[in-house]
Amino acid sequence: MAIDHLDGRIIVLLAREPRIGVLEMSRRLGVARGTVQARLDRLQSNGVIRGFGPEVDPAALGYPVTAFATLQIRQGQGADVRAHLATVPEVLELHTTTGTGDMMCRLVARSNADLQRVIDRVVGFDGIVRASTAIVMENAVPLRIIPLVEQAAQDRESS
Amino acid sequence: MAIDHLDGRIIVLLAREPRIGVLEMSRRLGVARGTVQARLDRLQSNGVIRGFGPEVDPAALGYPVTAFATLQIRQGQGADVRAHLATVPEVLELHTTTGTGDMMCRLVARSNADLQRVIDRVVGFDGIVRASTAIVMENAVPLRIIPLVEQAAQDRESS
DNA sequence: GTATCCACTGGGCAATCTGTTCAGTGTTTC
DNA sequence: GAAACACTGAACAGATTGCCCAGTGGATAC
Repeated sequence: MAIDHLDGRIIVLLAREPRIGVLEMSRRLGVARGTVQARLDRLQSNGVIRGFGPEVDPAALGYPVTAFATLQIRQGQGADVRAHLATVPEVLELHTTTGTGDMMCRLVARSNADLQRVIDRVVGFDGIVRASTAIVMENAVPLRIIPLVEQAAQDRESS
Repeated sequence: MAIDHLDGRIIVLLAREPRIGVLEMSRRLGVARGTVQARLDRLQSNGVIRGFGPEVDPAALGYPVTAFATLQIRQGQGADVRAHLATVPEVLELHTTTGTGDMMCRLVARSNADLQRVIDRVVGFDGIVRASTAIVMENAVPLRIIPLVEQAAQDRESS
């Protein structure tokens, strides 16, 4: 579960240049190919690395508008709402949360006008009492993992 | 920018089985290898596919707690706050938004107690007036892109 | 002290895949 | 018609993968 320095370097290297193979990695890292292979296998079976799926940019697909919606759910309707939202393609992720809202989801839309359609579809469901939406203007820090991996590798070092 | 049905099938196939190569894809899709290769090159230069970085699970790294924080920023301090948050490894992404808050970020922490430390570090900066945090209990719909890709491919078909 | 386990090294092997090029074909556009 | 474009099917050398092996060094257990 904890990762060491070499694991960290493997993940960071892979994040920076995803297309390089095991052989090239072993050259860059100065270790044997079998070692990199074994580490990678372990990281994947550990679940640290979930996969290598393509990162698709919704904007390039024609969905340049992103928004976060906080939803309030009618008591006991949680499961139904989850199932409903799972059927909406523009809902990219959904979390149940503590705090003022009960759920929080990430939406994309083709335009600000289209966002209205998406929100209508999202909230057009009986179990949802209220939705409050924040439109994303700028993605100041895109989803990243490298700093956290380096942190985790550091922590492991000093222990 | 718009993708057709074949593009959609390539992306979906790649998302489901990331490790398969161009050759195997061409076999599965029933098209020539050169075609798949050309489509993939185009999708990448279009920016539709950003890359193939490893998907790292913060929970498996020892950060099982996720939270969303809505931040209110002192006027004119936006750039400084962005720079500050970029230095915090536990900040996985950051958006500037419309609505009640000025920014919204995704945080992870080692525990609920550790989340306090992270939040203190996040808000321990002059430009941040107030932070309101929602802890994620369940990730009902993990970040996904396949339904949107299929939608986008559909839209292209019917046009 | 000695045996055992474990991770890593460095090497080798056949099978496979990649990057690239080529000519040929069908479709669309002007 | 001519040109442009995307796709097919094939070929090639070069590189990579998955797999195996023996040897080494450190840590742990007895």
